[in-house]
Amino acid sequence: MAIRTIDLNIVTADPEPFGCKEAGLGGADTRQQIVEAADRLFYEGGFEATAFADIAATIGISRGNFYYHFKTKDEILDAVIAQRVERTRMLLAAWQRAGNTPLDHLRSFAGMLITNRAKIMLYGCPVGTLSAELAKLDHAALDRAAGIFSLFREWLADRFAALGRASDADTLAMHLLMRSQGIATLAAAFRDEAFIRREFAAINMWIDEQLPSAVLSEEP
Amino acid sequence: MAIRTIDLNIVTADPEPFGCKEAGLGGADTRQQIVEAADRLFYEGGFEATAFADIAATIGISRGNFYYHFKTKDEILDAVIAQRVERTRMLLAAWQRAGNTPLDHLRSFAGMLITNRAKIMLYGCPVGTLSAELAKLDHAALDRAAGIFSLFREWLADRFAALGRASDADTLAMHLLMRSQGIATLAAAFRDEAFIRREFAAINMWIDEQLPSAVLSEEP
DNA sequence: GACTGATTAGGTCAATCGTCCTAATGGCAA
DNA sequence: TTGCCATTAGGACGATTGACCTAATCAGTC
Repeated sequence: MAIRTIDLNIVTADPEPFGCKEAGLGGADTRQQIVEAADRLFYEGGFEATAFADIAATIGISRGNFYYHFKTKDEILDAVIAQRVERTRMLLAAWQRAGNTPLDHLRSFAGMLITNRAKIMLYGCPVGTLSAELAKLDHAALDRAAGIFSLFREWLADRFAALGRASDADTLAMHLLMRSQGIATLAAAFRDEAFIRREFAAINMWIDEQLPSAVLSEEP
Repeated sequence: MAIRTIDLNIVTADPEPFGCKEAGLGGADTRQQIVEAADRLFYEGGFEATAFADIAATIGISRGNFYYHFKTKDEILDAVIAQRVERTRMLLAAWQRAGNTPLDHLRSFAGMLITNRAKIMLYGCPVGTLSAELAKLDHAALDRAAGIFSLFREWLADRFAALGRASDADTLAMHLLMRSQGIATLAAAFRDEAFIRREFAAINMWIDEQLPSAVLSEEP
């Protein structure tokens, strides 16, 4: 999986969405800086393990300033998830524009494993690890975090449907998501890049096998 | 994956390994109680999120008592991992005794997904989620936690080798581990039992396909 | 019954957590 | 300049953390 931050910055809209004073660091900008830093720190260090002080030190503001922009830590988490949702939407849209066929699109998804392999080996998948942590904390935001999975799930299912596999599109989508999650987890545990590349190749082979024309033994 | 605690208690040796006073609650027993409670709480709530007070409250001892048995929290973590390692060894040995063929053994591994599905949907896989957390914390115990993965990895590779797939045994073992991890992660995120059962069936199909006799297009 | 060593309870410690308050800052409008 | 409003810095708060110390308790031995 691995929605990336850096990569997605390219996809993301201009850094000044709506009017903001002029000489940087207006309120909206600081808020965005907080979300940006929290996004990265939540990914690299975990949600609970990341303290306000860590975020403040990263962007160089005082701890007390947080309360003006966010009342609680959960509000920051919500903002981070909302940003990831938005960037995931844009990433999926970009993949869909860039590729000509559903097959291309599926390969773009798998390509994340290679593109983000360095971060994956260190921190796993941002979506998977956040969901896992929130599940253990019994946190109400788990549903929202899992919603990012759903974006991929539904988009992948659409791609499989466009490929002529409408009847089991969701099953195939979940299978692909499952593989990306398993790869990310083991890659992080073993810090094994060769494993990522090997399973990346296996995923692409599996995708090819899902082409209706390649399915020989399906309906007798 | 999911090394279970309750299930493994059956496999585990007697609760009084070496001589201990007589009327319960001698020192060694308290230590074991701490490890037992920590194992469960680390799994259900995460390592960092679990406080000494939580463990103490679970087994009904005072907080100050910890220092006699463990100097630091990391020592408790080490003891928990060591216990999981030992129980994993015994679980693998039990599987090997129970099954007649390597195929049976591989199916025992996959069966964990069904046996532990309830806990997996709530907390994911104990090994995978602990490794993910320790990776983010940059904790030195990550290697030891990943060592539990290695136990499964090497045992599975042996099974594949016994099945006549010696040349790619480790690759197959990692693929099987990868699937179990992906299934656990998504099952926890979506709380979806049907997904577990579907992918469990797919894993068993995949295992069958790895039988050399079933491989038709391998060496031309 | 006194002694001994293992075990435990209770409390203290500084550090850190998220939260919250208040005064200072700075740009803009009148 | 004056005042206004958004923004920020800095600190204080109560709670909780892991770590640590000490006195009480216990069983078994002499």
